[in-house]
Amino acid sequence: MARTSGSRAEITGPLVRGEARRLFARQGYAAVSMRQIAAAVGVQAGALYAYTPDKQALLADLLESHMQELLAAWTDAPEAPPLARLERFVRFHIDFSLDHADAVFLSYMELRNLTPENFARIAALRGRYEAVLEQILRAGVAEGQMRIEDAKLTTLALIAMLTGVTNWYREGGRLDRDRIAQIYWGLARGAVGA
Amino acid sequence: MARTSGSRAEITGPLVRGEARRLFARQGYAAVSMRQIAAAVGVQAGALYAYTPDKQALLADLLESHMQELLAAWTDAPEAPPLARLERFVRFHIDFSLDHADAVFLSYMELRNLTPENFARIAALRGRYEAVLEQILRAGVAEGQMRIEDAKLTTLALIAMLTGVTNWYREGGRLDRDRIAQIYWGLARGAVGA
DNA sequence: GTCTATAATCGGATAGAC
DNA sequence: GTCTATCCGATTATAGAC
Repeated sequence: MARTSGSRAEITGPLVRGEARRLFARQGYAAVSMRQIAAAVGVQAGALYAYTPDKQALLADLLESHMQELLAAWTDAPEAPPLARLERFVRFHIDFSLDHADAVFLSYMELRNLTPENFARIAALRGRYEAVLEQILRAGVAEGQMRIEDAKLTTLALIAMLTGVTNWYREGGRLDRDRIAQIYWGLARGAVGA
Repeated sequence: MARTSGSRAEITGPLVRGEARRLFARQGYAAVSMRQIAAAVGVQAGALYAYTPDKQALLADLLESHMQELLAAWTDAPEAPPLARLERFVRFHIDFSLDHADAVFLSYMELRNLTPENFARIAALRGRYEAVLEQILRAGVAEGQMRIEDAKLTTLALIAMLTGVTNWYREGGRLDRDRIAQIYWGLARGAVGA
């Protein structure tokens, strides 16, 4: 941890982002000081400014790269039956959310701390992700496998429901991930009338 | 707004709580200064300390009284059929959440900024509210009106889904409240296998 | 109950040496 | 790339007058 001097950009860069993500998620963006991040990384506060122009850009980078990673990680199978696609989406969303719990939490909590420009960019990425699910639901209705009153609302409702696992899931709890995903898939299937 | 002096405790007290709730919800607890709250109320910063021992107690009071109000507002009808009780709960939760959007947002976002003692008290209140829904679900299963794999998980999933409306609902939007509640009731009914 | 003034600390960000 | 030192403004909370 403690260290005197020397250049190690390759490891410090990712470390800064990782510690910032962890601290922002646990205490909130505004409550975390640059000095605190620096201490967690093992450098002095001034050194952080070699990696980010300011604190705001650090937050925006974390949120944007999270959304980009989320979109990149999802691979659809448009030819598959809509119900199978929905099941894959449910499992994917739960797994990804639990694997990136800090970033997910940040993405919900700290949007309000972004400048309008940064907010708009990240909200657009979120919209693209929501469109993924909405498209699946519309295909399910079109093919008669789902009964849905409003595809847009159902999209938002399902994503909120699935993301909610990050609020209570703990490693080694009563239910393992597969079982949780199975239960949530049952809820989602019922909600879309299948 | 601007004012020089004089005692007006009866109106200042609620005003402090109201402005603090609004500002905390919009910018986050840590990002809001006591000076900012004071300015919104129309007093100087020092005057706030006649109403709260410190900033932390102000937050804890807001969250606790919100949970107390939520619990007090719900009136069950234990003799009614479980499905009817669930529908009432869905509508109640959406209405109450939209009527107290700032407090709901706060209750989700700022738990991490509470001291452990304050956190424990408020988490217990939340648990009592969750138990309300869980009991309805168990009654529904017992009476054969619902098919549920795990009542506890389904409780958390439904509450997360319903509370999610606060993230996107805007007065005067595409759908009015009744229509939204109707759609969510359809989703919830399907999720519990009814 | 509210004001003004202030104590004591901490915040983000920068400059210049190495 | 990192450190030390520092600028300067903002922060919470308190003291004492009214």
